[in-house]
Amino acid sequence: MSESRHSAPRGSRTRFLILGLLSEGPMSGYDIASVTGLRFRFFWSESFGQIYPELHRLEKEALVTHSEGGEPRGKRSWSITGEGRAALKAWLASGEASNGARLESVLKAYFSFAAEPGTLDAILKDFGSKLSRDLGDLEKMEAELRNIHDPHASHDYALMTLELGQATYRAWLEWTERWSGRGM
Amino acid sequence: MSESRHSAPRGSRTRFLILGLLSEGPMSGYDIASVTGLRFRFFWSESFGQIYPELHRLEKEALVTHSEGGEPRGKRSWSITGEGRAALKAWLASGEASNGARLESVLKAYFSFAAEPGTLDAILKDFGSKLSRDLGDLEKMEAELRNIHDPHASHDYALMTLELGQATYRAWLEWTERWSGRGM
DNA sequence: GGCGGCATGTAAGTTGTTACATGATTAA
DNA sequence: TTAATCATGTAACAACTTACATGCCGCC
Repeated sequence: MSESRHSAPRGSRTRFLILGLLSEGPMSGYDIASVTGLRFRFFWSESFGQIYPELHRLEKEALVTHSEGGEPRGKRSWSITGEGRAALKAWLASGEASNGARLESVLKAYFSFAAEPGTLDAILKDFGSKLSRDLGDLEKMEAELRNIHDPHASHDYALMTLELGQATYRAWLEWTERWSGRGM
Repeated sequence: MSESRHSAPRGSRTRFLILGLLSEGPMSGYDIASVTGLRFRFFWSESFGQIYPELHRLEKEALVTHSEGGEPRGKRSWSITGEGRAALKAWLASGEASNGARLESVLKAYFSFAAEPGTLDAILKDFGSKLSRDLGDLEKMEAELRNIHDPHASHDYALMTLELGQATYRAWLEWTERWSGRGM
C-alpha cells in the first residue's frame, strides 16, 4: 500500500484566484495580474511567475481554455470551462480558509525597543505614509465604481472588499497616530 | 566580471524575528515558535521547519550562540551576540518593510457571486467566528499583561501590537456583520 | 504504562519571487 | 526613435509547509 509520504497536493490558492476572475468573463494572464495588483492588493498578491504556469496547468486539467488570434500584441484570452466553474464552486463551498498576514512594519514596531529612541516613530511614519497612499487609492476606486450606474447591483461584491480595505487601513492609520510621538 | 544572475540573497525575515526575540533574553527554538504562534499570530507566522535551520545558520554567521546543558529535556538556550544586535538594529533602521496579507476568506467572499445564494453568508459567518475567537484570545492576553505591574512600561510594546490586532479584528468583525443577511 | 506537552531536528515537497528574455504597440 | 506599457513566458532561486523521526519529562 505504498502511498507517497508527502501527500496533500491540495493545489495552491492561485488557481482559485484565476478561476474566480475568469468566471466574470475571459481575460488574459496580464489582466489577471493587473486586477490582482490593483483591486485585490489589500488582501491578495500574485506574481507573473505564478499566474502563467498555473494557467497552463489549469488548461491541462481542462478547467480553462484559451482562444488565440484576433487580439493584439499576442494577447491570449482565457476562459473558464464548466469543470472550472465546478472546481470554483467546490472551493467556495468548502469551509477551509487560511487568513494570514506578514506585517513587517508591525514586527519592526514591536522590536523597536532594541534600537535608538525615535526608531518607533520612524517605523510608524513610514508605515502610515504607505497606508495613506493605499487608502487614497481605495477611495478613488470606490468613487469610480459608484460613478458607473449599476442597476443590477453587480458592483456590490467589489464595493464590499473595497470597504474592508478602507476600514482596515483607517484602523491601522489611527493606530500609527496613537502610538507616535510618545518617546518610546 | 561573472556575477551570479540571480543575486539579492537579502535574507528572510525569519532571522529578524529570531534576533528580535532573543534581544529580550535567551530562549529556545520551541519558545520562539510558541511566542510567535501566540503573541504574534495576528501579524506573523513561522514554522519549526523555518526556525531550527535558521538558528543554525545564524550561529554559523555568529549572530547567535547556544549554551547546552543544565536545561531539562535537551532544551537549548539561544542567545544573541553583539553582531546579532547590530544586524537587528540595521534591519530596524532600514526603511524597507513588506506588508502583505493573504485573506482567503475575503477572496472567497468576493467570488461568492459565482455560487449559490447563501454562500456569502456562510463564508462571512465562518470568517466571523474565527475572528471572534481570535479577538477573545487577544483580549485575554491584554488583560493578563495589564494584571502584571509594570513600573518601567516594558509591556508597552506588547500592548501596542495587541491593540492593533484587536482593532483589526473588530473592524473585520463589523464588516462581516454589515455584509451578512443581505441575500447576496 | 500511557498520554500529552515539551523539545529538537530533517527530508521532501510546494509555493512564491526575481531576474531575465522576448517582442508588439502606443505615445512623446 | 526612444521610452513606456502591454504581453507572454521560463529558469533559478528563496521561502515556507508538512510530515515524519526521535526522545524527555511529568502526571494520572
